[in-house]
Amino acid sequence: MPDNQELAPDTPGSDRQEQAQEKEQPRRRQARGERRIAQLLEAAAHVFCTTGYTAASTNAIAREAGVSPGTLYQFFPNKEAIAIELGDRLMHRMRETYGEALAPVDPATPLEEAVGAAVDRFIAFNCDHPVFFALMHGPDIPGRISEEHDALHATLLARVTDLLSSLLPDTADPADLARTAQMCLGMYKAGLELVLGHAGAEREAYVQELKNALVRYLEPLVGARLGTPARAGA
Amino acid sequence: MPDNQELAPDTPGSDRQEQAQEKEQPRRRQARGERRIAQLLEAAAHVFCTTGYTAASTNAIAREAGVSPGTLYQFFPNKEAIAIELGDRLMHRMRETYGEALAPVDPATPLEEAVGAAVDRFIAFNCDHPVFFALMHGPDIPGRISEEHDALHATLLARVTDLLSSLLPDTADPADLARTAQMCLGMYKAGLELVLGHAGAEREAYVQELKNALVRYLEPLVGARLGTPARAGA
DNA sequence: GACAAACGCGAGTGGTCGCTCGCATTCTGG
DNA sequence: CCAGAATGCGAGCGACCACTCGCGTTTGTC
Repeated sequence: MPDNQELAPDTPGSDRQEQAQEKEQPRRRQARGERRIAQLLEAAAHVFCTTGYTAASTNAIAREAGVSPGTLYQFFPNKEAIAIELGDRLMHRMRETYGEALAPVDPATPLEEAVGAAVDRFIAFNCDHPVFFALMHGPDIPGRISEEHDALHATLLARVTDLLSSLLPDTADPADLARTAQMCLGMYKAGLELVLGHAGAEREAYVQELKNALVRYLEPLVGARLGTPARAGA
Repeated sequence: MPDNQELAPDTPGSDRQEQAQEKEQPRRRQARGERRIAQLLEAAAHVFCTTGYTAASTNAIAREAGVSPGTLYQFFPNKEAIAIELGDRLMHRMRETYGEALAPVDPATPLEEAVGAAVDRFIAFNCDHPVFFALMHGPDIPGRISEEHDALHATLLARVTDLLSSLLPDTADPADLARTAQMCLGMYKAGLELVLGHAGAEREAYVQELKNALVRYLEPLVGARLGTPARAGA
């Protein structure tokens, strides 16, 4: 509920001019400007969270940040760019913090442990940054962000697929594996929505329920492997 | 205006319940008007499906229906009313067609059969009426429709809960049961999204995958009961 | 056929929103 | 210290949208 996401300005003291793909010059920023940008992004996160992307007005974001509309457009070319930048920073933060959450593919890890760790990490991230969920689930979001969403989805899908193929190395059909990965992601999404919709002990219970669902779904697929006899109760 | 006179135009082929729920006078409609309403709702369904509710403009709906904006407002007081009426008709249709999909609670039914039947029926409905999904999942939808969404969700939740409690009659905690029902609905929603996103054989495969996930999730909970040994392969 | 009401139209209205522009203020390099 | 850039402001512009209004057309009823 509390969006306590302070967004660090990326690597202060280093300017990047190698953006040759954009014909725009890398606009010199003062420390004040970087602060304003962070302030605006925080405000945008709050507004996006409460009203969604399309319903959020740039004036509202500026008001929330305590600046004028003109100031907002000093730092962002348009409304979409705000969401893009916000999404980029969140993605970057996620990668650097929980990037390897899905990576460990030690085949000796019991299923419950692997699933539990991955779920815990991602749930934690989404609880800390509720905007992420809002940005990635809005069906009203225009082109560019949608691309990012697709990219993220593809990335996660690949990770899950890798993790799954390491857990069940002798699976027959890669198409089946792809569907299983899709289903896992979908189940995670559904569970995340339930988790975010509750708090305290109830939230914990839903986290456990999500883990149960995933483990039970995957359990029969790892039947070839030995071990993993435990079954978590609620 | 004069008070309501005899309000029984023939209205061929359809009952009228709208005069009872509207406290306003029930605007006498001609057959032409009813046709226009159906036409407009069909157009609205198409536009809502492709662009979402908020992004859909009433002018676009009118254009899609081949009428003028003024004509649209001859039959609907505002944009929201269009979605409301559309939602009402869909809900009514769903109830009368698949209302008992979740109802049968014969404890002798094997789990796979119960889950499979329920999933098949609801998947079929959602495939026939994609607007339903669009209307019920838009986070951008204003108050009234959101209430309907909540009502539907609560109804489905109650049905699922009933069905579950009939399948596992000796479950300990009703809170656990509620969470399980929520999780089932969430899994169904996630699976539905995957199903709608594919076609042909791939769609069928996802339907099967959804059934597998639900069955495996619920299987350990019905362990007290005997039978249900089969396991469907993909 | 006459009358009223339902239907149909499409330019127009008020309001919101994304975004701009001119100008004032603060910072920074030389 | 001073030119020039970065920052900051907020009224306002154009576009779009939900919705209206006046008027002409069709339909049901007597």
